[in-house]
Amino acid sequence: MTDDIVASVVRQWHAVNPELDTGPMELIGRINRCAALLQQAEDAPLRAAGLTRAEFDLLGAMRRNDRELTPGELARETFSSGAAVTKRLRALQESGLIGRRSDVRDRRVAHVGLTDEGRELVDRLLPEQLAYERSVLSGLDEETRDGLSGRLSALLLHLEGRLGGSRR
Amino acid sequence: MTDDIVASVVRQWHAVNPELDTGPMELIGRINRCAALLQQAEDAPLRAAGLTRAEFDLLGAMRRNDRELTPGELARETFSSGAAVTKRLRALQESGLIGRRSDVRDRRVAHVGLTDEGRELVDRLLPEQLAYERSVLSGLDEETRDGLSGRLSALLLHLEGRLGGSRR
DNA sequence: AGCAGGTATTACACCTGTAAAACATTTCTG
DNA sequence: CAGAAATGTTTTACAGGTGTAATACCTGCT
Repeated sequence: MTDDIVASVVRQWHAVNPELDTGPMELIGRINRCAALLQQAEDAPLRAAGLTRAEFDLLGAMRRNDRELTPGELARETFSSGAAVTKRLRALQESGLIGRRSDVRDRRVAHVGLTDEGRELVDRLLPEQLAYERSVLSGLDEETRDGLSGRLSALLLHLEGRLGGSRR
Repeated sequence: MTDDIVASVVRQWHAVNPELDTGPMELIGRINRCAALLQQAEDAPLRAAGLTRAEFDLLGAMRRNDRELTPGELARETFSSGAAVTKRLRALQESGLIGRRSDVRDRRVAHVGLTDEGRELVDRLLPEQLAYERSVLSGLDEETRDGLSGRLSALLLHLEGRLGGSRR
C-alpha cells in the first residue's frame, strides 16, 4: 500500500508535532489536490478548441438552460463575479459564439444566447470532453467511483447549506 | 432526498440531450464544486492573519520539512511555478517571516528558512486552521468522512500515476 | 421630480504562469 | 588545461484572468 501526497504530508506533520489533529487535512487536502490535478487535465481538450474552462462553463450554462440568460444569471450560474462574466461574454461574442439583445421592457438587462455556431460547438465539444474525462477516470474501480459520487454529494449538500450556496 | 447543484445540472443536461453520458460530471463536477466552496471557506481565517493561502502553504512546507529549502524545492512542494514562489518569498521576507542565505558551494541556489517569528506564526495558525476546518466538516457523519478520505486517496493515487505527479 | 434599489460595465489592483534573461556550475573537447 | 558549450537555478518581464469597488444606467415608487 503506497502513500498519496497528502498521506506523506500528514506523516511529516506528525513527525514534527505529534499533537496535531490532522483529520481535516486528509479530506480537504485530498479534495483540493484531486481538483487541481483534474482541472489541469480537463483544460487540455478545451484549449485545443480555443476556449477557457470558464468560457466553456458559460456556454454550457446557456446550452443546458436552453434559453437566453442575463449576465447576472450567468454569473450566479457559474459562481463567478459579474465583471468576469462581462469580460468573457465580450470575448465569446467576438468569436461569434453568442449573441445578445437588450430587454424591451427593462433596458438595464441584456439577454444572451448561443448562436447556431455556439450551440454546434458545445454539442460537439461536450461529448468529447466527457469521453476524455471518462478516460482519465478509467481504471478506477466502480465501487470507488460510485462511493465517491454519493458521498461527495452528501458533502456538497452539507457545504451548500453551511456556506454560501443560495440557489433556486 | 434533495438534490445538490451537480445533480440539478445533470438533470438539465438530460432534459436537453438524453443521449449524454454524464457519468464523469457526477464525480468531477462535485469534486470541483466542493473544492471551490472549501477553499473559499478556508481562506477566511488566513486572511485575518494577513496571509494568502499560497503563502501559508509555503510556510507550512518549510515548517513540516523542518529544514531549509531552496526556492525550486518549494515550488515542487507547493505545486506552483518558480516565479510565483519568488514573488511570495519576497513578500514573506519583507514581513520578517522567512530568512534566506546563499549556498556556499553552489552560488546559484538559495536556502530559505523560517525565522522564529515565522515558526511561531505557523505553530499558532495551523491548529486554528485545522479547528476551523473541523467545524466546517462537523455534522458530516463519520462513515461519510472516512469513506471519502479513503476513496479520495485511491483517486489521488490513480491521478498522480496517470497525470503529472512525479514526486520523490 | 427625486430617490432607493437593481443591473451591467469599467477601472484598478493583484496573482499566476510562460518565456526570456541573468548568473553559476559542470562537462566536453581540442 | 583552457575555453566553449551544455546544464541548472533563480529572478525578471510580460500577458492574461479574476475580484472588489466605483461608475453608468435604468426602473419603480413616493
